[in-house]
Amino acid sequence: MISAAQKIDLKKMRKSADSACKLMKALTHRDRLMLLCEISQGEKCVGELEEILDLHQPMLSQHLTGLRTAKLVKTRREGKQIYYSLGSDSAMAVIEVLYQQFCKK
Amino acid sequence: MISAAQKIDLKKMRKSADSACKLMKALTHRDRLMLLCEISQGEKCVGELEEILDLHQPMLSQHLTGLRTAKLVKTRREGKQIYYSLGSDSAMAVIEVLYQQFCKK
DNA sequence: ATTACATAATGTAAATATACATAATGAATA
DNA sequence: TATTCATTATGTATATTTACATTATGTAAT
Repeated sequence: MISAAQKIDLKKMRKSADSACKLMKALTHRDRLMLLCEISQGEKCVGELEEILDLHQPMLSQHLTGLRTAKLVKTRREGKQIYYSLGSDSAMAVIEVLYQQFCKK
Repeated sequence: MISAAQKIDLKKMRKSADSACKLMKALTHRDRLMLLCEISQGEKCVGELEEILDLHQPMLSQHLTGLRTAKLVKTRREGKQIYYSLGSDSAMAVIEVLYQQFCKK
């Protein structure tokens, strides 16, 4: 059964639809989604992410660049490493819903 | 400030990541997102959606086919019209979060 | 036959994934 | 300062996928 829909102001939604779609787009790739999940649990440097996600560095870097551009992640340099952490409440909120919907049923 | 992350079981997330990505993908298009928002407020037939969203019929039909395949919408025929309504709790949950995040700040 | 909707076929443009090479930055040391 | 190494970023090329428009055909209901 489908849950009762909340009242949505469609005019407002039309204005925000493009922004919302951009966030959705950032999450359409398995690796990016997992990347955000990983750093939602604590900041990690590129090398760690490379290992955890089993990605080649250029591919990972490209995903990270996309996430930086979309302002979904924050970075902090510490010596040689650059540490990534979550930089967006919206992204966190969506991830939590996905977790709720897909992992707790 | 980023909200405190809930504890996410990354193993579970890895298993569900592809399903979650599919849902994200369905929402990456402005027209599809708005389409789901529209019918979340009550079922509508194709003609109504065509007018509301200002889409050519084949394009709209293509989007609807995608949403049907992804089981995000339900259909009901009444005479000549086919009425669409929301068919997925997960989609509704994500839309509500997007509304919360992008329209209520 | 007409209306409402779906499906199929075709072409084009844009986005994405992937692999690979090269460049830039920072840290440590001489 | 200059050198060297590790880390990260950028650029190029290609294959694949995706989006979209257009036109045509199919189907179900009236």
